[in-house]
Amino acid sequence: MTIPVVPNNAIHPVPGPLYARIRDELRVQIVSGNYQPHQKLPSESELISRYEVSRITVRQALGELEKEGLLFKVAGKGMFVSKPKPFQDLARLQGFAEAMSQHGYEVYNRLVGLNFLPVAAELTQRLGLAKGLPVTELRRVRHLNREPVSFDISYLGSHLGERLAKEDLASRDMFLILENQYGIPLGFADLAIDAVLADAETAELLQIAKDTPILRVERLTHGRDGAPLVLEYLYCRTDNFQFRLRINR
Amino acid sequence: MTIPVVPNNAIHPVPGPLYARIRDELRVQIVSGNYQPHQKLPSESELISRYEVSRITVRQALGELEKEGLLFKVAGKGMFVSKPKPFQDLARLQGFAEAMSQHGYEVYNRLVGLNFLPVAAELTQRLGLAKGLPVTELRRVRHLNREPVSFDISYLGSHLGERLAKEDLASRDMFLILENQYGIPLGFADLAIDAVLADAETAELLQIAKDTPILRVERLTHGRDGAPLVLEYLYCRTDNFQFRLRINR
DNA sequence: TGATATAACTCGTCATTACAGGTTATTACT
DNA sequence: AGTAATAACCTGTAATGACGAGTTATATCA
Repeated sequence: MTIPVVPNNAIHPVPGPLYARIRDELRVQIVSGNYQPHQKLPSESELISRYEVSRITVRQALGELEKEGLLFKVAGKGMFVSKPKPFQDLARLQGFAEAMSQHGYEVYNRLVGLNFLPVAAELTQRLGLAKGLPVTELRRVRHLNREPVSFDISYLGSHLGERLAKEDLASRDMFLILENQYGIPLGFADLAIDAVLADAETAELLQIAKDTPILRVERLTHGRDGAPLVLEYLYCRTDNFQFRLRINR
Repeated sequence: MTIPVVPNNAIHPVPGPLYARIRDELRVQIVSGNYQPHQKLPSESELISRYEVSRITVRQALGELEKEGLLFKVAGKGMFVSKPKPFQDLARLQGFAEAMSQHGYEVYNRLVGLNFLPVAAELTQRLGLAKGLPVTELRRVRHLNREPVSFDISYLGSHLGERLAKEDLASRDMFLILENQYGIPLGFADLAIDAVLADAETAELLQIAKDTPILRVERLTHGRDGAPLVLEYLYCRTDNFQFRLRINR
């Protein structure tokens, strides 16, 4: 365009750049299942005429979706939905909701249990609490695109647990609440990972068969001062979800 | 270029696309420390005249380096070398033997298979090899204190595989051989973790019951230049071995 | 009908041009 | 000298045009 003063989308006051709008619209179509895995996506030229933009613009949108892992291209054939397992980067200390919503997935958590344990010797010790202090137990089932992916049991000192119990844990990330709302900076987490069979309760919550192999992650998250904050056991399906991490030498 | 028949690099018969050459040259400069962290990199226009290419080409090279995390850009200011890794922590990239012998455990590996695969389309692609190049498959059972803990299937380009096949893999760590003997510095590894049931073969090798839940770790190890070196699938017992790591915010 | 050549598509790569918006150094004015 | 305008950078976004190589459907010929 040499004298385009008014872009095509002038009528719709779209906030960001064009390629971002195309990227976001396509991502919604993909993660919502509007395009099925391995289904062929509209070709570049079709998107060009559909959105009335240049090829460079659709390619930028497509490129970002490709590096997000939502689609793959085959030269000469076309582009296809790659429904790779959604994954969480274990090397980043971030909560599930925080990680997934960055990738445009729909996340919600169902609270299936909330208990105050007056006496829990081993837990108080691991959480670095004075002996005899109460511990709060949080049981949540986490959903991605309406499918359950993990059953999390979290333990924290009741001074935090009672406050958290009042929060909207269904859609908000616990770590973000701790950090931004309560002003507790996070430091590091120690993880231990193994594989177990789903027991009857877990299997039902995750909607899988009993004795399906699942990941068990023990995660002890510490504040920046090094004090333990939350001890969690995450029981994760591995058919629709993956943990990934990158480590450096 | 309207009538460019002969591209600028006609004298040097560079194999791949222009942007790949620029990307690779810049990456070497960065990882070799030629540019220090937070140091300003040459601007786009400078790279344009240095390599005599168009802006779109240098931006493609730069974009890939940015998504690799080697540099970051600031609109209006320039590009800078990023300080390496938010995940420099206890999760180090080390081989099994290297890690365990540091802790005083007795380690040995049993080679249970060694195959040269002339055709393995997906593997060559993941390993970044030219199509049609052969791949070596290494199957080992790793023991800790005379007990099997993991069954590892490793794939590497046969240029490395044929050399390694002659080495003493029973007691020496593969990554140490690569690094110290072959002079191939290691960079990082990408891991993906899930849980599966032991099949008959794996169960026998690991001396566990069939259908015991085990960890499956996919590990793609890269050299310091970012090129993939080894793709491995580690099937780990979780009753006598645990995957532990510490991550920082 | 069957094999083959061609046309029509696909994505990959690259050059050129243009403008917007941020940052910084220079210049000019008070 | 101090401040404000400006010029000279920087990256971000976008349009247009071109050619290549791979794939697929079509049309043509034997």
